[in-house]
This record gives sequence, C-alpha cells and structure tokens, in this order.
Amino acid sequence: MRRTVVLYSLALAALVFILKFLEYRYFVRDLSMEFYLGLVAVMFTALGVWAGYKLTRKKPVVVEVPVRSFVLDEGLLAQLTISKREYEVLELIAKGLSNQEIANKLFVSLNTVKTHTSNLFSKLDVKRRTQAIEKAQSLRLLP
Amino acid sequence: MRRTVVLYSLALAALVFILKFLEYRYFVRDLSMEFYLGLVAVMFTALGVWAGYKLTRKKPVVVEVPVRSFVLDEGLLAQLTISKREYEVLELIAKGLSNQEIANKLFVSLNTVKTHTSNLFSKLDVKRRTQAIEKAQSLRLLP
DNA sequence: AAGTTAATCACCCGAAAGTATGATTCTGCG
DNA sequence: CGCAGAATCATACTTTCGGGTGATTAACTT
Repeated sequence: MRRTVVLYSLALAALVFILKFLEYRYFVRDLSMEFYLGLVAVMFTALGVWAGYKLTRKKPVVVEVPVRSFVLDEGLLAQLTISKREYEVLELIAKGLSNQEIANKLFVSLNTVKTHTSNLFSKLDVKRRTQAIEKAQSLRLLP
Repeated sequence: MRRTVVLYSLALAALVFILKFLEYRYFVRDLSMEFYLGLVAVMFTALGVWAGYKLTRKKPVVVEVPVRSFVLDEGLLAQLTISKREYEVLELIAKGLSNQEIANKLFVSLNTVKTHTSNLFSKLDVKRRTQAIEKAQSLRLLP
C-alpha cells in the first residue's frame, strides 16, 4: 500500500519532469493543448488502472471448510424455549448417555434429568430420545 | 465488458465537452497548462481506477456443495458381520422408531426386533440404541 | 413486591428397552 | 444332501424411559 503510493508519486514526478524536459529541450512550446491533454489522459488512465488494481486487489483468503459444518441456530433454540440446561441434556442424549450417566455428569439427580428430558421432548414434539436426536439433527440443533 | 468500454468512451467525450464548454463560456483561455493537466490527470486517474476495477474483477464462482454426502461402507458392515436385517433395524432405530414400530414396519414380532437389536448392539459394542446411533454415524454406517 | 422462568428434586406407575436362553425355519453354498 | 448363517419367535427377567403431579429455590423482570 505505502509502496504503491510512493511508486505512484514517483511516476507523477517523472511525468512532469519528462514534459518539462520535452518543453525546454526542443522548444516545442506550441504543442497543442489537445496533445498534452491526450498524453496526460492516456498515461494517467494507465496509472489509474495499475494503482486501482494494486489497491483493490484482495489477497486470496484461505477458508477452512470442515467436513460437517455446523452452526447452532440459537434463534431456533429460543423459539422453542429450550433452556441451556435442556440443551446440555440434549447433547448428552445424542452422545448416547443414559439418564443416570447424564445425572452423574451434570451433578444433579436422576429425577432432575428426567424432568429436563420430559420438557425437552414436549418442546421438540417427540416421544423418545431417539426421535429427539433425529429431530434435533434435522433442525440443525445438533451436528 | 462492452458496457464498460462504452461508458468509458462516454466519460471521455463528456470531459472534452466540459473542457470546451468552460473554455468558451467564460473565455478563460488563459487557464494555465498546469491546471488543465492536473484536472485531466485527476479525472483520468479516477477513470482508470474504475475501469481497471471493472475489467479485472472476477465474477464469483458458485460451487454447489452437497450438504451431507454419504456413502455406506459395506465392507465395514461385513467386517462387523452385521446382516441386512440388522442394518435395516439400525436405520429405523436412527429414525427414532420404537421396537414395536419397527416390528410393525418389517412385519415381524416384537421379540424378533429385540433379538436383532441385541445382536446389533453386541456387534457395535454398545449398550443402548442411542449409543448405536452415535457409533454408527461416526463409523459412517449411517448419514 | 409480585410474577416469571429456570433449575432442582421427589414419588409413582406403566411402557419400552435390553439381556439371556432356547428353539424353529429358511436359505445359500460346497 | 447337510451344514452354517440368517431370520424368526418365545419366555422370563432386569433396567431404563417416559408421563404425570407437585414442590422448592434462585434469578430475573415488571
């Protein structure tokens, strides 16, 4: 960028120098206005193209694309009024944990987990944990 | 591209017109050479930038990427000695069906489905249907 | 201060899932 | 033909799930 500006300025200076040089060297003071204008127009157009190319050129961006891209739709979660805790339970269900194992992992009682799963199922409108997994995946709530 | 060239030409014509107009309208024939040159330089630089931008800009390429490509690894199925029927049951489990629903769909008894699921679980080395889903997906036996 | 939501836990009961064992029928293959 | 593997079904038993109801507490929102 800075380099581009410097080069551009140098080119400008060179142009002025060349013009002046031609003017005084050959005493061709009567070169028509149109000639100068045309010359300048052509040169600066070229310069503009070059500068614009340099300045607007975007560096190629390398994007890592995961095999299974997954972005949780939090809006949908809110729409379904699924709480954080319920979502945690959902994730563990999808990993294949039993209610007891979930209870152990979250340091709550089995009954609490059952309550969460029950509420979760009614919010997802399903009857079984396997249905919950399937539905959550299709709704992009789970990878 | 063609459009760009046309616009560029029009802009050029407009510039000449404006210059001539200024020249004759106000009789300011003595505007310095440097002023014209500067004006022209600035305008054509801008034009050059714009034209270069238009001409070198690449159109974004849209690539269709399948959301979830899935190819069943039949060799792995054979390795695990999972039979066709057992795989059918596995698919239905992953869809969220209960054993009874699977029995109805396959026109067999509930006990038969239970036998299949039991054998399936031991072959997948899991204890629950939710684990079976998770494991089958990670093994690419299921989408 | 009163109301709302989330999170927690309990108890009960029935349904579903899973385990173990054994048996019968069917089918493809050497 | 005979046998192995697959598919079928049964019975009995244990574990896990899921539904319903009710209650308490903490953290908010109004």
